[in-house]
Amino acid sequence: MLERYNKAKRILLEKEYAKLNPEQKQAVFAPCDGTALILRAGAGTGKTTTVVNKIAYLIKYGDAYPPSDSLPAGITEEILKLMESGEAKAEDFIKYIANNPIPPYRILAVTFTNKAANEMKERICDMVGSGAEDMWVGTFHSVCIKILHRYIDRLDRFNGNFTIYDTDDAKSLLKSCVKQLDLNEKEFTPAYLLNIISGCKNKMMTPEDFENEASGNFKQTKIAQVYTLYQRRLKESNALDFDDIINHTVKLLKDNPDVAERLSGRFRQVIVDEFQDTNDAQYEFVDIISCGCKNLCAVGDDDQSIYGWRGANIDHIMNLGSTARCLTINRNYRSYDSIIDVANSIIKNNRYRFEKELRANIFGGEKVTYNCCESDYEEGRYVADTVERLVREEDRKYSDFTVLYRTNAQSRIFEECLMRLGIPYKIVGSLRFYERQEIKDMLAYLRVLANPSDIISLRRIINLPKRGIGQTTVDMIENLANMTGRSGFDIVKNCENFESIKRARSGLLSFASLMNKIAAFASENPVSELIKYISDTADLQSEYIKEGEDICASRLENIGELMNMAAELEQQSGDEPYTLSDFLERMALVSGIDEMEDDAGVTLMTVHTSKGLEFPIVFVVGLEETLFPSIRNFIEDEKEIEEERRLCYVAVTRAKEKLFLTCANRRMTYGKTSYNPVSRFIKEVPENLLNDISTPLHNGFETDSTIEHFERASGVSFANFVSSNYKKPDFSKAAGVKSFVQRESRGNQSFDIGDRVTHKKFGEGTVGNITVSGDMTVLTVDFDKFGRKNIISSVVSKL
DNA sequence: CAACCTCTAATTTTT
DNA sequence: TTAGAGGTTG
Repeated sequence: MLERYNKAKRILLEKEYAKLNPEQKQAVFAPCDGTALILRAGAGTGKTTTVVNKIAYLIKYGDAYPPSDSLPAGITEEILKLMESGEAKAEDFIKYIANNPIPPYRILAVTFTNKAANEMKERICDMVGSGAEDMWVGTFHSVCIKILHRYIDRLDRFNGNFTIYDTDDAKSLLKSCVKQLDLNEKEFTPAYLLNIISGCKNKMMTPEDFENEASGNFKQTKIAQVYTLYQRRLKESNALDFDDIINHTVKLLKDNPDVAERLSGRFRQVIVDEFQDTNDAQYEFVDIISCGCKNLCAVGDDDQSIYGWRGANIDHIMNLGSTARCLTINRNYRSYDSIIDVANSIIKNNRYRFEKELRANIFGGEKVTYNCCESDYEEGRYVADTVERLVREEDRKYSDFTVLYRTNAQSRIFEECLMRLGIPYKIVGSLRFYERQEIKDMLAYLRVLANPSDIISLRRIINLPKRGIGQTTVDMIENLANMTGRSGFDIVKNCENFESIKRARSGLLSFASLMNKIAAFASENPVSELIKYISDTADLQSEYIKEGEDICASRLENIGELMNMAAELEQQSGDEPYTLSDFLERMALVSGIDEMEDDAGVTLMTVHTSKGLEFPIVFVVGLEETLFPSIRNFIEDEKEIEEERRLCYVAVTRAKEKLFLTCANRRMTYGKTSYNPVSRFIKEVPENLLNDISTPLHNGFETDSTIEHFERASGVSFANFVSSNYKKPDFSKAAGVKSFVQRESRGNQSFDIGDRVTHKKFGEGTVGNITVSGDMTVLTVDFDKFGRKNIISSVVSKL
C-alpha cells in the first residue's frame, strides 16, 4: 500500500508540473534536507519559471516528492484508488501529499532588481493565490532596509528616518570630505574615491582595515582618512549609501546574534536569484540568513556574470558547487539553433567556468550574419538599412529590433542613421527618472523634512530657488553642524546664535520659515499633496523658467509625474498609512519608471542593460578589439577578458530569431581615427556558422595584416589613438608601454622577458611582462624614449 | 550670478 | 569629439 501511495503521489505531482522539462522538474522537486541547492540556469532556459514553480511547490507541498516511509494519517483504500485513478489533481489530495509545507512568510526570495522581484512575486501569487503576499520577496537592498528598520534600535546613532544616499549624493559628500581634509581635489576625485570605498565595502573592509593595509603608504593613508571621515559624516547625516545598506545589515546581524538567530530561524528557504552577481557582503548576508547556506537555493549562471567590476564575485557560484546539490538546466527555449551555436562557440573559450553547453530547442533559423564595415558610419547605415529592409520585406515591426553596444558613446551614430531614415527608436537606460535634476530637487526638500540631518540634501535646496545664501555660508553651516552635533537644519533655524553665518540671516530665516510651513502642511496631508504644495510654495518654477519655457514645462511635468507616483502608491497601500519615509525609501531603491515604455521603435542599449531581456532581432555592434573587448579590461589580466567574453555571450543570447554581428574597420574615437582589429570573439566563431557579408577587402579574419594594411594605406599608426594619453590612476605596475601582438598570424615570433624589441613608431624597448590570452600575446614593453606610462596596441618585432 | 573660456578626461551601472 | 567642471570676468 505504501508503495502504491508513493507511486500515485509521484504521478500526481509530475502531472501538476507537466509543463516543465525533466531538468526543471528535478529542480522543483529537489529535497529540502539542509543541503544547499545550486541551480545553474543558462540563458533563455526558463529560469524564472522554474524558480516560481519551485516556490509554489514548496508552499503547497513542502518536501513532498521524496518517497514517504509511512502512510499519512487518514488515508484509505478508497482515497488511494482515487489518487491512482489519474483523473484528479494533486491539489485535491493536498493534505495527504504535502509534507511539511512551508508557509509563505517563512520564504525569502532575493533578487537584484525591482523588476525581477515584482515579476517573481506576481507569478507566485498567480500560482498559489492568497497567502503568498506574506513572502519576503525583494532586492538585497529592500530586504536589508526592512531588517534595518525593524531593528533600528540596535544601530548605533542611526534613527528610522535615515536617508539613502545614491551615487551622486555619495560623491557630493566625498567631495566635501576631501575639502575638509584639505587634499588635492584633482588627485582625489569623488568618483575615484567612491570606487575604492565601494570596493572596500563590498569586501567588508572597514576604514580601520584599510588603514592597516595602507601601512604608511602616503596615498593609501590619505584614502583611509577620507573613508573614515566619509563614514563619520554619513552617520552624522543619518544617512546610508547603497553599500552601507548591505554592510550595516551584516554588521547588525553579526553584532546581535539574537537577531541573526531569529531571522535565520524564521526562514526555512532562502532563494537567491542571479547568484553569480553577489558580492562578498551580499554573500555573507545570505550565509547568515540561510543558516550557513543550509536553507539556500542559489540560482544563477556563471557564464552571465558581468558585474565583476562592481564587486560581484563569481567565485561564490563556483565554490558553492562543491558542497551543494548542483542542477543544471540547459535547454534553451528562446533562440534558434544557429544563434545558440554561435553563443556556445564563444563562451567555451573561457577557462574559469562550469563546462556546459546550451542546447537548442528551436531549429531552422537562418545563419547569423557578420558584417565588417568600412567605418563606424557604414556600420550605422548598415543597421538602419537592414531595419528598413526587414520592415519592408518581412513585415517586421520596428520594436522587433534592438541594437546592443558596449559603450553608451556608440549610440550616437545609430541614432543619427536611424533618424535619417525616419525610423523611430528609443534609448534605454540613459537618463533615469530619479536622476533628473528636478526630481532630485523635490526629493531633497522631502528628505530634509524627514531627516533634518541630511546635509547633502540641505545643501541642494538651501539656495534653491535663490535666497542669497552663498557657498561660504553653506560650508559654515556644515562645519557648525559637525562641531555641535546638531542637525544642519537646526543650525539654520538658529542662525542668529552663530556669528559666522549671521550675515546671511535673512535668507536663512526665510528658508527656515518656508520649511516650517511645509512641515506643518506635511503633518496634515498625504505625500502627493505635499509635493504639489512644495512645488508651489517654494516656487521652484522661478528657478526652472530661467532655462527656458520648454525645459521648465518638462521639469514641472516630471514633478507632476512624481506626484502621480505618490498618489498611486498611497492608493495601493489602502488603509495602511503611507508615510513620507515609505515614499522616500521607495524612491531611493526604485530606479523610477521600471517598465520600458512600449512605444514602437528600435531599442538601443548597452549590453549590460540587456541582461535578462530578449528580442526578436538583435544587432551586436562594434565587435572590435579595444572596444569589445574593451581595451581597459584585457590589459590587466585574463580574468577580465573572460568577463568581456561573458558579456559578448550575454549579448548574443538576447536574440530570438535573427542575429547580426558587426564591426568597423575605421572608427572615430576621442576625435581621432582609429583602426581596430576585428574582435577575437568573432574569430572564435567557426566561419561556417557565419554568413560573412563584409566587403571582400576587410573580411577581417587576418587581424594583424589588417593593422598593417591600414597603417600602410592610411599613413596613420594604429597605435596612434590608443597611445594618445591613456593614464590609469594608480597604475603602479611596471612602468612602460604596453603592446599586444597577434601571435598566431605572426607565427614565427615568441618573446621572453628582457627581449629587446623594436616598433615602427616608438623605436626600441625592452619586454617587461608577457601575458598570453587566447592566441593574443600582450607584451608590456619599456620603450626607451617614453618616460610616461602609455598603452598602445600595435606590432613590435624582435631585434 | 550669469556668461564665457579653458582644461581635462573619456567603460559597463541591478541598488 | 564632446561633455562637464572649474575659473574668470562683466
